[in-house]
Amino acid sequence: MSRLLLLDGHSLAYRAFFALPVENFSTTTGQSTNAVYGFTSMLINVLRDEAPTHLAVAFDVSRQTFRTQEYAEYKAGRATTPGEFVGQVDLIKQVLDALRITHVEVDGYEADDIIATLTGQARSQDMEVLILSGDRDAFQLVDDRTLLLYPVRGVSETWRMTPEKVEEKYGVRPERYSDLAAMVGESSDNLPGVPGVGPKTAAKWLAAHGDLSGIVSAADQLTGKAGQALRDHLDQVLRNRRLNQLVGDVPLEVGIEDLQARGWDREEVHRVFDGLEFRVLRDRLFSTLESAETEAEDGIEVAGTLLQPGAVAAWLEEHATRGRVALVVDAEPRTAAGPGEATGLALAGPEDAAYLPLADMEPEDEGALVAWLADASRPKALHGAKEQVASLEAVGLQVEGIVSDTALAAYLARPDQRSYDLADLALRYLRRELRLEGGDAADAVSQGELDLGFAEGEQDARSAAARSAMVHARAVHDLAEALDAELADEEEQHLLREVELPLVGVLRRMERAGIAVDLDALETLEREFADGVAQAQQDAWAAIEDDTVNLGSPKQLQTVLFDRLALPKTRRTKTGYTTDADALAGLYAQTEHPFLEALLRHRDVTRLRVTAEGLIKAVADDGRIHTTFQQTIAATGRLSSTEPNLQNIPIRTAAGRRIREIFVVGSERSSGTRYATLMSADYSQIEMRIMAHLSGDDGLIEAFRAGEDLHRFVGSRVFGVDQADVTPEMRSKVKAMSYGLAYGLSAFGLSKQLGISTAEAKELMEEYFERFGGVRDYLRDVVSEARRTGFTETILGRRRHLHDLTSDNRQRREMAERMALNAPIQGSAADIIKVAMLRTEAALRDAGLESRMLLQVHDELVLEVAAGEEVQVEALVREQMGAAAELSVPLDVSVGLGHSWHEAAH
DNA sequence: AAAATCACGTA
DNA sequence: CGTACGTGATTTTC
Repeated sequence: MSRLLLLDGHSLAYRAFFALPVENFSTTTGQSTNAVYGFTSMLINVLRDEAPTHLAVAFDVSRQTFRTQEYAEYKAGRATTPGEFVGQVDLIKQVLDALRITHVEVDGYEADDIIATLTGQARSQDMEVLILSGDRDAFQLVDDRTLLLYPVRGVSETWRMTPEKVEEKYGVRPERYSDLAAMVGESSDNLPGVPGVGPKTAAKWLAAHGDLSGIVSAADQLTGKAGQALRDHLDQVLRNRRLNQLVGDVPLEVGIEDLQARGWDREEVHRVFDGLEFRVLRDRLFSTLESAETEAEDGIEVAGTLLQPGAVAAWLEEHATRGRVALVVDAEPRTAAGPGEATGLALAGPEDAAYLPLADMEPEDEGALVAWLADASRPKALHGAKEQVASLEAVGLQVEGIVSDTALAAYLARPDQRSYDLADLALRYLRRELRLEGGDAADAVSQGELDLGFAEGEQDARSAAARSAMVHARAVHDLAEALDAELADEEEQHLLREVELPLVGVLRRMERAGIAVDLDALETLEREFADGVAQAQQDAWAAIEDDTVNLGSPKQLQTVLFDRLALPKTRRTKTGYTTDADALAGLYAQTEHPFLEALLRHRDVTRLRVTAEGLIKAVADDGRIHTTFQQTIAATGRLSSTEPNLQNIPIRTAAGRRIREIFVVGSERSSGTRYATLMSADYSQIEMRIMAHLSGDDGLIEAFRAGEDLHRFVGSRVFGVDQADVTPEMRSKVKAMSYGLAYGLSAFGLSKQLGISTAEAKELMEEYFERFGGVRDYLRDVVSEARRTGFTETILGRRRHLHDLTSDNRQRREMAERMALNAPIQGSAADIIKVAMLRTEAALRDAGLESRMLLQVHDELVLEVAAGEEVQVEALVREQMGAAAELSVPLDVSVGLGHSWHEAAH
């Protein structure tokens, strides 16, 4: 399907000019480039997002047009074009020439007239049209297959103006927008409106009288002051209307066929960008244009029906009882309070699709839907099931029988991806184009003889949403099959079906439960930290007799530390010298300068304040914090936690642990359950145990089986002394070494961390590997095996592909080697705790207990324990976590109870 | 104005 | 020159 993109060059350049600070964008020769930069940035983004097949940029030639001939004041009164803007339009045209993008300008016409003309031509050839313009006159061009991208706020955010969106914003359909604007006026064109008549009144009149000529005919009947004002300004309104009508037949020297996207001129782009001194933007341009590699073969076709009240049961019976059915939930936007409520449901089986608005269902519809959704024997496929099921739950609908989640499957197939957007997956695995809005979805649906059966007036907005959801459901259905094939490996299928998919429900319930906080204590703590920040800032400023330095600015700190105080230089970063805590502590050790002490204190307490502040903002109305667990982010298989991140709550320092004190057992009774305490259960040294297991190192296995102090044991072997004679210093050295192993630690890194010489660190490592040869062999083999197969594997067969292991670039190759070392260890730990979570929840349920899991922090589970269940739950959690995997060493679990998370820690 | 960078908390 | 994350403030973009 052809898709034409039209840009209004002048309006976008002008917008960019005012959006970006001109003083920050100029070449060494003094040429301002902010408009060029902003325009080019918008162009890159729209090329990336919309992938047009044809494109052109229209420009105004001069201010002299037929409009100024009719009305000399047209667009008058504008501030004179700023001097810095002059010349930038020509530079933009140079960029376009280098990119081989056609630009069009016609004397006597405005850019919008050219756009209107090209839009008309494209529409007559049945192309889709996308217009990027900041001029509201373009609203009149919007229709089912002509979408306007209207910039709002800056240069990156645009509204996708569909006919529905225009109506929502202005109360009239796009074809009537110019009538409305003629009455309301357009200040940017210096077209005055009728006094006292705003969009509301104008829209009301248009609704009553059809269009402007209807209003004019009925002008005598319009009541009130507004009516009189219109009668008084009738000529002006009609003139406005003549002027804001875009010309659809501008004589052009180019035709649509000339606008086909062509390859750009690499050399010329370099030349032009060199002249503009655009470095970062050039990189962005090349990576954007070059990454558009996958070509869609087609759109997605779907045959679907809107299920009328009373038709649900029959449809489900006929289409949703055989094979897997894909489900896409439409929902209100999610809020801090929780997931958005489901408003509709698209379903797609192998053949047919349907859309079901949840609003006006008849009782028998609802009964059939409830039964079908809750029927575990009706297999369902979703994309990102957790959120969608939560939206269904929010309106009381339970879902069982989820056999596929295309986001999770895609994650297991390629866990390194940044996102698992449905459109991206459809393109990658189906070679199908999927678009959220605009014509593609509508087009695809129309090919499927879609009968939506909405009443005329409400047709568009609702049908567009329904069509879009059905296209998505069709994509999910087809993707589920494609990804089944992609995950042919039996272990990975097992991982998906038996671990990741069941975990979705566990995570959803943990998120929904949330963890209670003592908000008063948290707010008190935040104030205390804020006072500490102020004090530290004062002390720091006093130490250098300068109260203008922003202590949060690494750049300013560099000036203070290395120029003014002339302290020794630290490690280099991309832009200067590091001021990180390690480096500052090093400088303090050397100089004992009081500024450094205050600065470090400022850093610490600022961090605590920000953490406390973030938590306060995250407390929901129920007095609890509901994080979101992300299941498809970490390439190793770990979960992550966002909004807020509850996996990085401080614990190492005393002040930090005070934040843990505000996470408490809930005081509210929910459905008769009284929760009595929090419980924290964590695996001891799980990564070292996994290393012992995977490496089969006899010494390490023996240490764990004997249940001895691991680091003491290792220390005695490495240093050749009795365990009783292992000094704290020896112990901490081997401890750092042990932990570092799983990350691919080098002698250099170890020496830095322990503050010893590289030679000494190297010696320590050699001694370590001498005593624990199995570990050395394992670490060597895991990398070479990954190099051979192209991927690493965890104990449950979770794979991570690492192509850089064979890279010519040493830095990339060594990075990949460290990843290869770490991924099986970190990933196996993730496997184990995921299994433990499944087992723990199942065991709690089977035992009829009310206690529940709240958080997972990689090797730790936090539970809320019901009164009287403490002993039973502790035993149960120990049992289930301990039995989550069969390793050659025991899985040791330590458990603590307490009112707060801090007290429960141990 | 938006993207990149730095810094830092956790396992 | 140690893996995996998420967040917030500042700086850079040119």
